[in-house]
Formats: sequence, structure tokens, C-alpha cells
Amino acid sequence: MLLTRASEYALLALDIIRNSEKPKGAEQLSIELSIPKSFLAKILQGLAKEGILESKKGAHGGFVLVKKSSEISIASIVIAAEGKTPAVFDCSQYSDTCPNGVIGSCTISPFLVTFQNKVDTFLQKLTLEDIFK
Amino acid sequence: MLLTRASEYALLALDIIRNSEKPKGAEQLSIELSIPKSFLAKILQGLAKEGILESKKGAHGGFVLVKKSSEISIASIVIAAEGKTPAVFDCSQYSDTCPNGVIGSCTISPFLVTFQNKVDTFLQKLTLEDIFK
DNA sequence: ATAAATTAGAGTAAAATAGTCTTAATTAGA
DNA sequence: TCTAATTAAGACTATTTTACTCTAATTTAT
Ligand code: SF4
Ligand code: SF4
Repeated sequence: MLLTRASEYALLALDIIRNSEKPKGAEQLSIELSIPKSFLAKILQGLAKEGILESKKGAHGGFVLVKKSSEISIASIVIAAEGKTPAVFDCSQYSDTCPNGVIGSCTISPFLVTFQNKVDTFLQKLTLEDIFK
Repeated sequence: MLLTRASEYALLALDIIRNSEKPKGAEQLSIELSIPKSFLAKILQGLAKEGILESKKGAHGGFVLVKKSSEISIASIVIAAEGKTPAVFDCSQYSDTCPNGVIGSCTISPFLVTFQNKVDTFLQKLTLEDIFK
């Protein structure tokens, strides 16, 4: 699978956060979405680190959107949630067992690059606003 | 990752097979590609089952293409290699823990469907011949 | 002060990936 | 017809990734 639960939970949570006036707490979100609280909290922390969310500590704290929905790309969300850009096939991960010896110089490499570009472009063009229309 | 080593090995092997006159044995392929023989054999067996390759047992046996390269879609190869169509995010796998209760009715579902369609279409349109141009 | 919240990081359980190994079946050719 | 070369099938194992949990520390509105 290209996306893991981290991206799913991030997107589901962001849809609620963007429709809320007040900061939304991780616990409240976890209840509304039936998602494990600790796991969701970790994911939201990641989004905050990447500047997608602002986090407010302490009483009545929680998470709020920093930018407008139309200014947040799905790519940035997924990268923040997954910790890396979603890969079609990550050769670098197999650098020591690449059948071809030198990464990027095999016969299927051009196909993989093209495919990855398609995916990247698709995610970069889409905004948070777009997907909830 | 969307694709696993099974797809990588399948595509690398198919490029050699299609350029060979005689049947190519799993062992020979595994040597040329520096791929574990048993693992590659399993993958080639899968391709044979799906009608992408023909397998010839016994001495001087091996694998040959059934159709022309231009008549084999990358989608069919990947599906044969992976045992399933490559999923952007497989909700059905999480049917019992779907935060939304009913699969396909959440706010992000339309996005996932669109994304999956993009991937499917891309792979269906490409043929084995295309990617080695 | 206190209670409500995020933060940080270590640790764990389950699942998927990436293989191996062994035995059986088939077949070209000597 | 024997033999060596080859695929077929399936159980098994090792490694890695995913999907979490738990605890202690920190921050902040009231
Ligand atoms: S052989 Fe090609 S696809 Fe495989 S790891 Fe090396 S560069 Fe990547
Ligand atoms: S909530 Fe939506 S994305 Fe998540 S499993 Fe259910 S249907 Fe799929």
C-alpha cells in the first residue's frame, strides 16, 4: 500500500479540525473518529512540526490549522504523516541488494521514475480543500 | 511502497525473457540478475499461472513469453507478481477497524477512489514494450 | 495550585515482505 | 530407459514495517 493509516488518520482529523472554530484536542478527535488516542496524537504532532497545524498546549489547548485549506497540499500532509514522500518503489532502501549494482541504471528505472512523478504531481496539485468538495 | 520486490524482479526478468529466443531458466535468470533463485522461481510461476509466461519443464526448459510485449500490460504483470492489484490504500483490509464504520462513506473516500483510478489507469495503459523504449 | 492538554521517546504486538527448503513432477536427450 | 535438468507446490522462517502503547515531562488557562 502506498499510504498507511497515518495518512488516513491525518486526513480524517484535518477535515474535522478545519471545520472547527476552537482548537480541537487529540482526545476529542480520537473519540469522534474512533481512532486510538496516543497514535493520533503522534501523527498530529508530526503535522505540527511540519507547520501544517499549530498546537496549543495546556487547558483548552489542541490543534488548529495554520493556513487556509486551499493552501495546504495533500502531498505536504502525506509527507508529514508518513515521515517521507510516499514511494512507488524505493530503490535507495535496497541500495545494498540492487540487482543492477548501480541504482537508477537498470532497465525498469525510467518506468519507476515516470510512475513516481505521476504520483508526486497528483498529490502536489491537490489541496485539502479539493478533496472534501 | 506501492510495489514490492516481486514486481521489480518480475519486470527485470521479463525484459531478459522477451529478448531471448530460447526458454530462459529460473537459475540462469537469477544469476544474470543477482536475484535469489527460489524467490524468483516463485514469482515466475505466478506469471505463468496468469498466462503471461509459458513454462516448459524438464531439460532445456524455462520460461517464454506467450504474447507480444506490446500486448502485455504492466498492470497485468504487477497484479500477477503481487497477487493483487497495487493499492493506494486498502480499506477492505481494515474493514473491522474502519473509523467510519461503513467503508467507502467517509470524507476521504472519494479522494482515495480517484487516486486509485489514476494509478490503475496508468498501469493499464502501459505495455511491457512501452517501458523499455 | 490545579487540571487539561501537548511533547518526547522508548517500547511492544501484529502484519507484511522477502525470502528458504524440501519433495514431487516433467521432459530432452544420451 | 535412465539421467540430468528443469518447473511446481507448499510449508516454513527471517526480517522489516506498521500500528500501535506507555510513561514522564512540559506547558498553560483558570
Ligand atoms: S535494479 Fe533497478 S529497480 Fe532494482 S533496486 Fe536497482 S535501480 Fe532500483
Ligand atoms: S474511514 Fe474511510 S478511509 Fe478509513 S477505512 Fe473507513 S472507508 Fe476507508
